[in-house]
Formats: sequence, structure tokens, C-alpha cells
Amino acid sequence: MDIEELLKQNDLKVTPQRKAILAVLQNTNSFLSAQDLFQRVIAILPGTNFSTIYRNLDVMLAKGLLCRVPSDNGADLYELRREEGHHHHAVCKTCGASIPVDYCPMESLIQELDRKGFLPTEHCFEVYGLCARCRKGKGKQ
Amino acid sequence: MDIEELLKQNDLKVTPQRKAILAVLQNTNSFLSAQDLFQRVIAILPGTNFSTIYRNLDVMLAKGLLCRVPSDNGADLYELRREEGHHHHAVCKTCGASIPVDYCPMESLIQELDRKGFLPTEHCFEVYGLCARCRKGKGKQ
DNA sequence: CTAATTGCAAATTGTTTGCAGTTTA
DNA sequence: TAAACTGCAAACAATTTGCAATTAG
Repeated sequence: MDIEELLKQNDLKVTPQRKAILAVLQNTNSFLSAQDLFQRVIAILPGTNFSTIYRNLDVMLAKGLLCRVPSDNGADLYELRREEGHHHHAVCKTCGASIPVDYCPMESLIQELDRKGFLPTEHCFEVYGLCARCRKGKGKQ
Repeated sequence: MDIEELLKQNDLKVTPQRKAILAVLQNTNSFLSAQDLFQRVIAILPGTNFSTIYRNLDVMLAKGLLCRVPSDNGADLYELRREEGHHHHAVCKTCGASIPVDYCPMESLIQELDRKGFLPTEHCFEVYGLCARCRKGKGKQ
């Protein structure tokens, strides 16, 4: 999807900063921290301010353009929401490797939640543990 | 389980601070933020320092005594891990109500992860949305 | 007695905010 | 031109750290 289209469809004004943010997110297929995103954005558009990053992450989240997941260390991670390919991750606590998981718990939960009248709008599901390499003691990847 | 026993079994020295922390956690059946925990601990053991809370949350997490889940606002939440009664929550974004969910995605995932050689040690699963009351526009509980 | 643990105060880190100037529609 | 958006600098809140004194085993 075209970036400008995406912004317009969501009632967001097209600014260079937003185009840069979305360009970075579109070219990344893993999660990014706000810091990582910021670094990549200023490579494209020098001078962009960190608070602009945060403000836009917030509005894009509110519009449902992004997913946010909490990470093991303080910083939250962000990713562009794509229709196809919604997935979760298993994150290795030793080397940080992120293994995609083709299973989403929401499908199994819709009914239970519906029975309780709860309408889910966001979810996070993260698994932490040891990846195959680290289990074998091969240490950092 | 007796608190002192629990500490000894995990190679942790029995200190008044740790006993207070575990006492609070045992008497609470929802998640607590570090702040909430701190408030309740100093009610039992005045003078306890905030850094002691954080340090002990860390060691208890490392020993697997606790679960930690990220929350919608910055602060992480903690709960005593109990054999029975492991559960997750659906959190209302409007009123903050926390609805227990008797479903854990891990069970459905063990095989997929195992196939990939991944050994899960922790997980978080949180659902956000609108609770029944707020859906009906009754506002804050 | 020794290593673990604590309190304290200061530092760090991730994130948010007020405001004045700029840009988009 | 009005509302939305940005940069800047300062404020915040959650968490972490160094260090000296205390305490559990």
C-alpha cells in the first residue's frame, strides 16, 4: 500500500516525518524499538525529533496502523500491522533471537471473551525462553 | 506454602523485607505494580526501601517465584506464581477492569515451539479492549 | 566471619509535555 | 487561515546503580 494513501485514509496529514517513519517500518519485517526507529528515521530525514517519533507512534497505534508489544527490557517494540502474516514471537532470553510463531491465541479466546461481553481491540502475546542454539550451549548467535 | 520454606527452597536468605513482600503477594490475588507492592510492604515493615522491592522482584522472578506482565501504562505488574490457577486477563482500556481469562495459549503452542527446539520459560499474554459495561457506555466502573 | 542483603541518594532510561514556530489541507 | 504538526528543552516516572553499613547463615 502506498504510504501517502495510508496516511490519508487514516485522516493523518502527510508530513515528511510520517513518510519517513512509515518507510522505515515498511522496510523492516521485525519489531523495532522507538530508539531503533528513530535512528533509521534520522538517516532518511535528519533533524527529526525524538518526540515526533513518539507522538506519531501514538497516533498510528490509535489508528490501528501499528502493533506494539512490550519487550523483556523496558523498551516497547513496534511493527507495522499487515493484514496477512499476523504473527507472534518466541524470544530467546540468552541471545535475543526472535522466532516467528504461526499461532495466535486470540482465535481460541474469542468465544470465552464474547460470553463475558468483552470486546478485544489489542492483544500482546510474547513467549520467552531458550532457542535451540542456546539450549545446546552455543551461546550468543 | 510457608513463606520461610519458600525462601529457603530457593536459596534466598530469610529477611524481614522478603517475608513482607511475599506476605503481601500471597494475600493478593490480582497483579500488583511495584508501587502498589511497595505501599503495602511499608505498611507491614516501615522503612523498607523501594530499591529493595525492585531488587527482590528481580531475584524472585529469576527464581521463577513470580510472574511479571507488562501493563498498558508503563508499570509492570507482578503476581505470585501458583501451581493451580494460572490464568491471564482481559483488561478494559476504558475503566481498567481486569477480567480473568481461563485460557492459556501456551498449551496450544508447546508442540510448535518444541518442533523448533525452543524451550519456553516465561510468557505474557494480555488482551485489551472494552469490557461489557464500557461497551454499553456506562463509563467508569 | 563472609557473603548476601539493605538503605540511601544519585544516576539512568524510556517517555511525555508545554510552548512557540511551521506546515498541511 | 485554522487546525494539525514539529522541534526544542525541560519534566516525569519507572527502574537501576554504587557504596557503606547491616544482617543472615
